Amino acid sequence: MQFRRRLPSLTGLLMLEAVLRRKSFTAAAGELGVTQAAVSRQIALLEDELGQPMFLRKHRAIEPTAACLTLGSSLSQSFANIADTIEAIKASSQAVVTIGATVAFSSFWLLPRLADFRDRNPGIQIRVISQDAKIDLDSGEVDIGIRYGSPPFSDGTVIASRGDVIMPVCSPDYFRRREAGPLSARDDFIETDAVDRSWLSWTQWLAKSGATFEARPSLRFNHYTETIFAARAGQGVALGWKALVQTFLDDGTLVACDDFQLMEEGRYNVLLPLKARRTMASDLAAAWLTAMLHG
Amino acid sequence: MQFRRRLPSLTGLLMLEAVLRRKSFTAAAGELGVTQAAVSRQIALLEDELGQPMFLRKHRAIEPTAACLTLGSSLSQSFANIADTIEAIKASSQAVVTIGATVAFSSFWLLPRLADFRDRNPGIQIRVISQDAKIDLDSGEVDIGIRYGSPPFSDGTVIASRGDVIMPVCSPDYFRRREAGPLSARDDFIETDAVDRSWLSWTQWLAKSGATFEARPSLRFNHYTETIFAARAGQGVALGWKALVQTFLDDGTLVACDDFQLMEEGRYNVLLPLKARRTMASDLAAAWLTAMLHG
DNA sequence: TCCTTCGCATAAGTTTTCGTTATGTCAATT
DNA sequence: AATTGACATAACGAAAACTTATGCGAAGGA
Repeated sequence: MQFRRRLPSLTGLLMLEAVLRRKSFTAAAGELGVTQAAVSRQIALLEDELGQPMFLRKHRAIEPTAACLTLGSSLSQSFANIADTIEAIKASSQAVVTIGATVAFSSFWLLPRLADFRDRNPGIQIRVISQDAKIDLDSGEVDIGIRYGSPPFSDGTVIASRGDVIMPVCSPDYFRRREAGPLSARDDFIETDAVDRSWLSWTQWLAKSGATFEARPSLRFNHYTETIFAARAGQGVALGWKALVQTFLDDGTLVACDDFQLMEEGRYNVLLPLKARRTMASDLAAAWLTAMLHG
Repeated sequence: MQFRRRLPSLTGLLMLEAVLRRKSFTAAAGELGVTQAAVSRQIALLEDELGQPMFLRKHRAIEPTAACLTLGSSLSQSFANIADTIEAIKASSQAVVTIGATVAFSSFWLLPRLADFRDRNPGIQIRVISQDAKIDLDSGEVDIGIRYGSPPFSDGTVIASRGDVIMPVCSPDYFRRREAGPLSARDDFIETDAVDRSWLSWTQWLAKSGATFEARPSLRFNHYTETIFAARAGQGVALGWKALVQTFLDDGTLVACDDFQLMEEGRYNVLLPLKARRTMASDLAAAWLTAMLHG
């Protein structure tokens, strides 16, 4: 490393590359928008630093030495590499990446983490499409989709995926009020009835957990977000999907009120549309989602 | 291409790379041998050009954005690539490459072409070891060997190879003096008697060419070089190995005095010792030899 | 709480690098 | 012999880079 010590004037190298390409100091000067004298001087300086000529001066022409040709190919490769990256970054500075996810996932997982993404990726705008109906990846409307289910999917490539577990949650307040011990018929159950996704029902949960009583949900909501808000407000026990309620467990507005955790077979999947146009912005967003989901 | 338009300040990029590596403006400044203010300024300028911050300013620390990390990896790769090439070139500027070849090949083929190599590769010194005894590639004394024979060889890798043809040659002066038509017993034959290599004898040649007379060489030499000098001096007809006498055919000091050309099965081979240490200088020399031999 | 310290930011001024203008050289061409 | 085209060189001027000096804000210690 320590490139400054190991590298001669980068301006000189830039000029050498142009000279090599145009096979003439004068032509290169034109391309670079400087005078022929400037090029001549930079090349001379470079030859000085390298301890050997880079071009043989023929009559009205120059001929690059073999070492110069080697250097030239290294330079054009490297500069092209850098220039491409720079361009991608510049483009990303006004890029918008659209992510599609369900309302619950957006609200409970994605949006709370977006601040982190914006910090790490200033310049990239994120647009979130939250809808519970299955997102159409083929329409080109979203760059990245997040879908709950079991991969694979026919309309996109899964680039990241994680499973989830379900556990009963309630507010700390409610937890103190209820009688200690396992769930019982005396608890207030909050149920989610949604058409779009198989949110586990309390009946299913209790059966799998080996409970012997029947649940009589006292509150029912069409949307999982409302279920969770009700639980946080101390209105009873809800089925908490761990990935979704983790932020509330962390900040203490929800607590687990039973030790049993049921593993669900579905997974949260990050999907790229099959014919997605890849940009640096979408790559960065996809990489970030992957890291966050796995982390 | 047109890199100047596509690239921001290269100094800035160089600094960004150092900052990423040292994770601090101050540390990078130290490494670069400039003040912290200089680094701060260059990074700010760069962020301006790119239209987005590259680092988040945390308390007593900085955090690179995702785009910055991408750029950084591109930069360190590219700069390392360039720096390596530069170093190789600097090293080659006082490099000596030793080429081993027979006396005849050195004298008639290699040395006349060396000027071209030196033109194209100023800074690289060529040392030629001319000896008719088989050159020992294992000793490490030569970097590149040129050997006549049929590949493969056990002590080196053949990187280039060409066959040769044999034809009778004489000076233009002698050609005018002799009677026109095919070779005859009246011609003065110049013969090479060497222990080291099977230079074709006139007897063999005449047999293969279908001649009905016997050759009585009037001059005999131990070295092919002398044979050719004698022929150029008009002292008779010699067997010309085309690759070796080509320069004399070109400059007119020798002419073919028979249409028949005999293809020999041996070849001139450019050999790299099996355990050669490769340097840019030896690579360039090998590439040049290959090109010259094939061209 | 207040002070110190550590890193980065900013402004003004200086140095270095880069580039320009003007002119020169050289050899092929006319 | 004069012209032309391509690179070289020198002196000067402009732009970029760097320095010095100072500011700012937050963490950590007295």
